[in-house]
Amino acid sequence: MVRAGLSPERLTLAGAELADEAGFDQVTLSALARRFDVKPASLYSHLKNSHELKTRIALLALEELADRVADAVAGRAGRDALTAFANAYRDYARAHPGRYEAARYRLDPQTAAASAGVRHAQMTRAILRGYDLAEPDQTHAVRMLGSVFHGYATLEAAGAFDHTDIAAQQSWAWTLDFLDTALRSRSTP
Amino acid sequence: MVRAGLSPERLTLAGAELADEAGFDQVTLSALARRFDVKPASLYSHLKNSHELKTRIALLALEELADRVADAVAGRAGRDALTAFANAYRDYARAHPGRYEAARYRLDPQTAAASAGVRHAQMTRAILRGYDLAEPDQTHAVRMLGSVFHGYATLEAAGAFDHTDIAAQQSWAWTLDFLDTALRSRSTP
DNA sequence: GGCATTTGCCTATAGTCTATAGGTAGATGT
DNA sequence: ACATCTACCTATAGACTATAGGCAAATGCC
Repeated sequence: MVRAGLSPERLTLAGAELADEAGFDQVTLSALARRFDVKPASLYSHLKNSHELKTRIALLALEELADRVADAVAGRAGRDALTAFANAYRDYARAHPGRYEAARYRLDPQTAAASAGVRHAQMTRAILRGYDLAEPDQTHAVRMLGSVFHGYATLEAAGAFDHTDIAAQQSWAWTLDFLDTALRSRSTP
Repeated sequence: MVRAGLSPERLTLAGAELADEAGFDQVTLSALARRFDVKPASLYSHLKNSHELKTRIALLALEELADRVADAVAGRAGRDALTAFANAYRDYARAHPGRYEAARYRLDPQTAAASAGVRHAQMTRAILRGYDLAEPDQTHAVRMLGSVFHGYATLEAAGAFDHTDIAAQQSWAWTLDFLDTALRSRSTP
C-alpha cells in the first residue's frame, strides 16, 4: 500500500482547485478523497471535518487575494493605486471564482481577526491616503469601496451583466473613474 | 390519516421562513418535511426536487424585494428616490437574511429573464432618470449602484462592519450622500 | 540491522439528505 | 354508492459526513 502523502496544505490546495473547477459548494470530503484516490475516512487524520477544509480554503483565498492586491498597489498612489487595487481584486475573482466564493465563507470572529481580511482593510485605507479623507469619512469610504468591489465581482460572476451588449469591462472602467472623481472632490487637504 | 394540505406555495413560504431562521443552506427537503410533520418523500408530489424549492424561494424573494422597492420609490425622485430605493433594499436584506441569500441563488437564464430581477433593473433605471445620464453611462451607473447596494448588504450581513465602533448605519448614509452628489455632478441636462 | 512506536490509510458502520417506485387511504365527482 | 384521483405513505438506494478500531508502512532508537 503506497501512501498518498496527504497533508492539510495539500488538501486545502486541492480543495481550492476543486472549488475553481466545480464551484465552492461542490467541495466535499468525498470529492477530495476521490481526487487523491483515497477513502473519505482517511481525510479525517488531516482535517477535523468538512468545516475545517472550507475554512482553510477561505483563508488561503483571502491570503492570495491580499498578496495580489499588495503587489498591485506597491509603488502607486491616488487614482493609479485605486485602479490597480480594483483590477487586482476583480481579476482574482474572475480567475478563481471558487476561491473567491470561499473567501466569503463565514468565519468565526477570531479566525476572521487572524485572517488576511485585516490586510484588505489596511490596504483599502492605504489607497485612500491619496484622497486626504479625515475620519470618520475614511472608514465610510473603506466600506463603500469594499461594497463596490465585492458587489461588482459577485454580480459579474453571477452573470448579472450578461444581458446587455455593453461590456462589463466598460462599466468597470466607468465605475473606477466615477469613484476616483467623486473621492477627489471630497478630499480635504 | 389527516392530510397536511401541502402545496408548492405553502412549501415555498415555509422554506423562506426556514431560510430566514436558519440560513439558506439549511433549507432541505428533510427539514421542510419535519416542519409539516410529513415524510420527505411526500414533498416530491409538489416539488420536482430540492433545486425547484430553492428556485421558488429565490423567485419569491426577488418578487418581495421588488415590491418593497417599488413601493418605496413611488412618488419620489432624485435623491429622495435613491435613498428610498437603497433603504428598502438594505432593510429587506436585514429583515430577511435567508431570503436575501436565496435571491442570489443561481437561476438558469430563462428563469432569470422571467423573474422580478428584470423589475429591479428597471427601477434602478427609473431612479437614474432624476440624474439625466445618457447611455451608455446610464447602464454603467445601474451596474455601479447595484454593486454598491448588493455589496453593502452582503458585507454587512457577513459582519464585516462589526469590527469598528463606527456604525454601519452611518457609513450607509455617507455612501448614499456620496452617490447622490457624485451622480448629480455627472448629470448632463 | 532489528525492534518498538507512531501514524497514514484502511474497513465497517451509522446518521442525514436526496430521490424513485409502488402502495393505500382519504377526497372528489357523478 | 361507486369509480377515480391524488396526497401521503413505506421501502429502498445512493451520496456525503463522521466515528471507531485495525493493519501496515514509516520512523526512531539502540
